[in-house]
Amino acid sequence: MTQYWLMKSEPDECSIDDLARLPQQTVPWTGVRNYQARNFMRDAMKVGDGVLFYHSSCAEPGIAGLAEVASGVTVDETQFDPQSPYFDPKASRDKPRWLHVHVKLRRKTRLLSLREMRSRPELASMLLLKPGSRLSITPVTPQEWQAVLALLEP
DNA sequence: GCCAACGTTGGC
DNA sequence: GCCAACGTTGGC
Repeated sequence: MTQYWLMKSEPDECSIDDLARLPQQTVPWTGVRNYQARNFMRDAMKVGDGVLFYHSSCAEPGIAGLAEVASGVTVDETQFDPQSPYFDPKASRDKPRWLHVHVKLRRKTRLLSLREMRSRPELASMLLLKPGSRLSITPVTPQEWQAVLALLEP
C-alpha cells in the first residue's frame, strides 16, 4: 500500500529546481542525522511512496513540489567523509549509522506556503504543523495528501 | 540573530 | 537509567 511522506530540504542545498535539473530528476537524500527520520526511511518507506517536497530554513518555507521514493535505503557515504558537514566520527564502515533513500521529482507545484498550510483546517493534523515539530521526515496520511493535492490544483 | 523545543551526550 | 548540559532545528 502506498504511503505518503513530507521531506524537508533546504533550498540552499537542494531546491525543487535543483532537483529538476539533476540526472533522472533524482537526488540521494543524504544527511539525515536523526534516528526517527532514519527509521522511517529504513522501516516504513517503500519505492513509489508519495513525497511532499518541502522547502525549509528559507524566506518562504512551504511545499514546493511532489516527488516519490525512488529507491530503498543505502548507506549514506557522507558519514565517513571528514570533509562533509554530515561527517559522523562515531560511524564506522563496519557499523554504518546513517542511511538514505533516493527521491525522484514528480512535478514542481506552486508554493503552498507554511503560512497557508497553517490557515487550512484540513491540514491541521499534519505533524509538520505541530508545535515544536522539527523532524525532517514525517508521515502524511492519505487524507492529508489528498487535501494538499486539492490545494495545489490550478 | 533570537530563542523555544527537542534530541543527544555523558557523568554518575 | 537518570538528568543536566549542550547542540541543533527552523520559523520568525
